[in-house]
Amino acid sequence: MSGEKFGEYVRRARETKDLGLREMAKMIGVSPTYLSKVERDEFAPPAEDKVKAIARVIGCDVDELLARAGRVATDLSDIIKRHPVELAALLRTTKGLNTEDIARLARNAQKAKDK
Amino acid sequence: MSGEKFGEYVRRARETKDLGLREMAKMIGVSPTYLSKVERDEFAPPAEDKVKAIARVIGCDVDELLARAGRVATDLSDIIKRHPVELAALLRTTKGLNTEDIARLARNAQKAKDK
DNA sequence: TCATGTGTTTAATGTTTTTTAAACACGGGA
DNA sequence: TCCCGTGTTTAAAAAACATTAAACACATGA
Repeated sequence: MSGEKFGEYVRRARETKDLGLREMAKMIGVSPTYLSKVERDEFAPPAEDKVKAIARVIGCDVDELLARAGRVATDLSDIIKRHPVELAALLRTTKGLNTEDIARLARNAQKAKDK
Repeated sequence: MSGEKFGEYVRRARETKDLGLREMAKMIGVSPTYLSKVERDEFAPPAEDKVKAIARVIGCDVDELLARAGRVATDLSDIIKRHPVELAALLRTTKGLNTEDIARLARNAQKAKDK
């Protein structure tokens, strides 16, 4: 499932979109220098807001790109902080589950909510 | 549900345990100066490992104290990173739910796993 | 009184993370 | 050739986060 690094992934996506480095750098609000290094994984992935901006530009899922950047969206952290014990238990339980099982859980949660 | 700040909470817990500031500082591996400021919320809560050490000393739930410190345990972030899209959906769905509903979900997850 | 134990104040410093400006290198047209 | 657009290198530093040493103040029991 794509062991591709953050930088390579972004570069590929950008090139696919036929976007120039400088152009994209301006769109996401960083210097070309910085984006260059990030795309070659010479610098660590940027801060959350920049990663989000990149996701919007290249049109990929924000949470997925954040994950690739080694981060978790702040709104998710905030959700966890409201019920840390229960959500920690829930998350740790999902550790062994596969993607489909987790998707199913999400659906159940939605049902519980509709109740 | 305890709008108590991190610092006040820790101080209360420490005093309840009849632990001295210096003594506890040594146990968790920080200077007394630092602990003093943290307990009076003059400094932000410490890094994750220190928070964990504090939780062990005062005997409270680690995830709960981390939440109070405005953090989420690294192992949880790591779990999310493996299935960012699905877990983001799951977590956002729990946003409106109460503690009991979430506890129920955690139980369902355990079942799914046992399958 | 004065040593001792407790927490606090003052005044920074260390560390990690995130990010930049300026100059360079190279390939393809005009 | 020489310009122009592309990405890269060099050399830092701004910003955010985490933490400390030393000296102080106050209460208490010897």
